[in-house]
Amino acid sequence: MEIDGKSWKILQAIQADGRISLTELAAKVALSVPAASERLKRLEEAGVVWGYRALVSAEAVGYDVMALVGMTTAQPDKARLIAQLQSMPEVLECLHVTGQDSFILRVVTRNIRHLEQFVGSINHFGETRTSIVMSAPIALRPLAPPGGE
Amino acid sequence: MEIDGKSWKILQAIQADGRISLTELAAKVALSVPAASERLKRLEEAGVVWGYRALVSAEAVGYDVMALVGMTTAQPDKARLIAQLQSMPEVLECLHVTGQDSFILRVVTRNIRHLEQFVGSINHFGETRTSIVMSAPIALRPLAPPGGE
DNA sequence: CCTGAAAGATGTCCGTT
DNA sequence: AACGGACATCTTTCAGG
Repeated sequence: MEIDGKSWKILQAIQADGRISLTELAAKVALSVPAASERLKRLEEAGVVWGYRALVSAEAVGYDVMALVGMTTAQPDKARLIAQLQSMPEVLECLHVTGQDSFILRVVTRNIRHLEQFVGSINHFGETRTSIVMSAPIALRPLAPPGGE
Repeated sequence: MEIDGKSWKILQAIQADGRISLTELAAKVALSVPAASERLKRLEEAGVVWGYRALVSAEAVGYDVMALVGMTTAQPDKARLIAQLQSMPEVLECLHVTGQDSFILRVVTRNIRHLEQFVGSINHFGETRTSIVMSAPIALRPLAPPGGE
C-alpha cells in the first residue's frame, strides 16, 4: 500500500491522539470529513493501523518497577517458555531477537522483591540479564515517514 | 489513587480498544453512560490514563527492520546523546537502565543497510550491542491489575 | 476521489435519587 | 456516587460533481 502525504498526516494525528474525532482529523489534514474517514478506514483495513490503545501508567496502578530481561534459552525450551510467559501478566512484551539473547522481555512488577521472584520463576529456562528501567528519556514515539527512499 | 474493580474494567476495556464509545464502555462495566464517563475522566485527570495512541505497523509503512540497541555511554556524554536521539525519527524509545548498558533504544529502519548507518551515526558515544527483532511472541500487552497485594 | 447535506448515533450537561 | 432525560455534537451514509 502506498501512503501519500495526507495519509501520513492522518497517521501522525491518530498516533498523537487516538481518540481524535473525524471532524478534528479532517481539519488537521485539510480534507472533508468523509474523505478523511475513508482514508482512515482504508488504512485500518490494510493493516497499517492495527489497533488503538489507551496508555495506562504502570506506576499509577501499582507497578513501581519496570525492567528489561534478556534470556539465553536453548531451542527446545523456547515454546514452553513462551507459553509460560503468556500466562504471566507481568510480561508486557516478549521479543525474539538475534544476538546473545534469545528473548528480551519487558516486565513490570510491584517492587524489587516481586521482580526477584519473577526472575526466579523463569530462570530455569536459561540465563537472564535484568536491566531495571530508571527513566524513559524517549517514551513510545509515534512512527514518522521513512523519508529518504 | 485507588482503583476499584469497575475502574479496572474500564482500564482493560480502553486498553483493548482505545476508540471504544462511552456507550459500549458503560455496558461492559454495568454502569450508566455518565457514570462511566466520569470515572474515565477521573482516571485521565489523575494521570492513570496518560494518552491514546493508534498503533501503526512499522512494516506496513516501510520500516522492515526493528532492533534493540544497547549502549554503554560515559556520564558526561549522556545529555548530548539523548538530544541527538530525540532528533532521529528511527528511535521509537530510549530507556535509561541499570546494568551493563546505560541506554537501550528501540529503533526502526528501512533495511539492514539503514540500520548499519544508524548505528554508525551514534557509536562514537560508546559501544553498542544490536539485537534485531525477528518476531514478537508477545506484543504490547495491556496492563492487568497487580493483584496479590 | 472529493464535496455537502441529512439521518442516526454518541457525548455532555442537567436535575434527581 | 449513580441514574435518566434533553440538547449539542459527531459519525455515517447518500447524492452529486
